Amino acid sequence: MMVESASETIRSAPSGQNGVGSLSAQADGGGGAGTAGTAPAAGRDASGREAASGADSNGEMSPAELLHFQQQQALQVARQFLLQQASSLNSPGNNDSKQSASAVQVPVSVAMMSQQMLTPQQMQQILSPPQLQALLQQQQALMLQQLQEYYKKQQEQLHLQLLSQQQAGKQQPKEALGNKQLAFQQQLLQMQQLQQQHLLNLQRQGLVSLQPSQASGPLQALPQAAVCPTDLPQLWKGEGAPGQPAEDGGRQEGLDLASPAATATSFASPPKVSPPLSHHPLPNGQPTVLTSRRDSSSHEETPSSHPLYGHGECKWPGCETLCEDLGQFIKHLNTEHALDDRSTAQCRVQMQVVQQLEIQLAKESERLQAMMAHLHMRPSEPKPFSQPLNPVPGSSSFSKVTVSADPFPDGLVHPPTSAAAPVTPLRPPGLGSASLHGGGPARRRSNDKFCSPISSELAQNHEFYKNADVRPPFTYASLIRQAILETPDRQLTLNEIYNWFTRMFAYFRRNTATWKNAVRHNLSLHKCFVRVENVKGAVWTVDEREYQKRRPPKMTGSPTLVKNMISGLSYGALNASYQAALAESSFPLLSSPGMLNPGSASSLLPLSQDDMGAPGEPLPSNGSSSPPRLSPPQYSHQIQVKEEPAEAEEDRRPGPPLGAPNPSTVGPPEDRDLEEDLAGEDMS
DNA sequence: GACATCGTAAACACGT
DNA sequence: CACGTGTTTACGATGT
Repeated sequence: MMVESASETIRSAPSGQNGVGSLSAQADGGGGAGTAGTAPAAGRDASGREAASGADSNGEMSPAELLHFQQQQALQVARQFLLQQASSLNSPGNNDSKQSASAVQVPVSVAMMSQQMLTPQQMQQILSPPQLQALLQQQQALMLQQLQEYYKKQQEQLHLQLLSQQQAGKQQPKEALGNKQLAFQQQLLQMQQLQQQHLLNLQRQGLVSLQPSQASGPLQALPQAAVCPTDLPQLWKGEGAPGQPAEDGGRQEGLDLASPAATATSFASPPKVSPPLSHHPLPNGQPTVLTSRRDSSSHEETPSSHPLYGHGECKWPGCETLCEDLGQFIKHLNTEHALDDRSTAQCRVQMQVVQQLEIQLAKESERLQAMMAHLHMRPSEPKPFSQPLNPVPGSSSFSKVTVSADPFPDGLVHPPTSAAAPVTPLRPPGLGSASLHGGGPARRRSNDKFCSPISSELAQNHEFYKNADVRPPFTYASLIRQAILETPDRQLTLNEIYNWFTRMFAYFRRNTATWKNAVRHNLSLHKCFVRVENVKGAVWTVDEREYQKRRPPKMTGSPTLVKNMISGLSYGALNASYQAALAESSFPLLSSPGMLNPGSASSLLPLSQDDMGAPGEPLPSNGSSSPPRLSPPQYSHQIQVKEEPAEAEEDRRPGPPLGAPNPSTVGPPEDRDLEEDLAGEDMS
């Protein structure tokens, strides 16, 4: 019977994770939403392109509209890019196939957000500065490219129409023809002004300017660049040609650089995207281009230099004309590389090059992420994590060997999804990347010491732990305590504790044998866990004083620990709640690391305080609700009535337990020692 | 290197 | 007998 019920509950644990289930389902749903989100985005994009082509064919879209559209489209692309980034980051090594955009799981938040309109600020929050940079540049590049394509088509079309009309115009009334030609020419002019403005804008943002050396330098360094370096010259030469046909007056006018273009205002939007970049000191973003562009050679230092001029020669792609000085170069630039079709075409090619490089960069970044994930997170073997690997009982020594060999012998294998997830998208809670899986199983304790933040940390990241197959950085003891304290009654049966573990941590959903054993072991071993016989069985409670007692020793000397803790928390978890907790909590450790010698600590802690400190966490401390009976603070103690041994006595010294089974009440204040002694004696 | 803490494995007892 | 629950011991890893 018991057995059945027990196993039932355990089995229901997974299903009992229904509660969790809903959450993990959320996550899954998130993934689904992510993929689903991709589709719509693509759809929009596609439709956008259709619209574009429609505009092309009709030639009826005004430049302003076009711009707006282009920006929208760029945003879509950005969104897609975001999704890809997220998904690729999410999926560790598995997806070499770059098609990560497909069905990988996307963090819920990202997926959800990306489904709606993302403001630059939002994107900024989601993406790291480098990513933002790349994204923005890609966006700009795309806009420019599309603009230019559009311009080109328009021009060609206009020329065609012009030609045909000139021929046909012989028979037509001169006025009509003149009007139409005028209209065409005006349109053309307008377009070219737009184009010019756009180019200037981009140049101002440093996007265009970086082109020159890109073609020759960095590109070759990239092995798999889609554009083969050797192709570039041909590209340049070849691209120059198409521009040539347009040689008539219309273009001449368009080339006029002098036109200050009142249209400038319409371009206000693109630049506004850039501001966010400025305050990112990160070396990665802009630099990906800028730094690579300049080999820190001559022109870096001289502010008077020109990005297209270096080493005494023109860096315009495919040019390499030697120029004595900057002035000569400027002259050369204005004459040879004026804003004409050829230059535009070359610019376009450069855009493509940049795009390719960016894609390449993205791929390489992805690879890097995967590598880091692999190295940091321990081997992410493609094992199906569904199967709990059961430690074969019987080969104890053997298993131990394996343990030492493999940092995480147990279930740590990650499903392709979760492994990388922690790396970036979802903040692996209190752990810096380094400390993440520091090493074997035991390492978590480092975090544990600061222990109580566990609650806030958990509160902050419980979503993460729920879904990510990451071992929580807390000791079993602290976890158990947390589980117990989270309940209104502050008591749990063993089974409920199990359930809590599985509910709260994906990691504990498998490999049950080991951690359950560990839980039992901890419950029995630590004095801070008190077993209370209940009508319906036995429940476990926490003796906060005991719990507090055992910590001090460790923490004492290591400010680094505190620092780590804080930094770790600050990562994602440091928030108001934590700070508040820190502030109000009587937690001696946190508030003043100095006063921790066990003796004083324990003595200093009257129950009330103790209680406060214990729940260094928000929830229970507010005792307002929970305490049905007795003085709020006391639970743990009173309940702890537990068994006969001397243990009981000391804790309740502050407040006598209930009338219940309290045997040897009288415990000298320092029983603590006695207890331990007793424990030792008992053992022997 | 000693010590403390922690995690893991395992043996054992007991109750259902 | 099987299983869950508890207790205890042992060992290895890690940090101080």
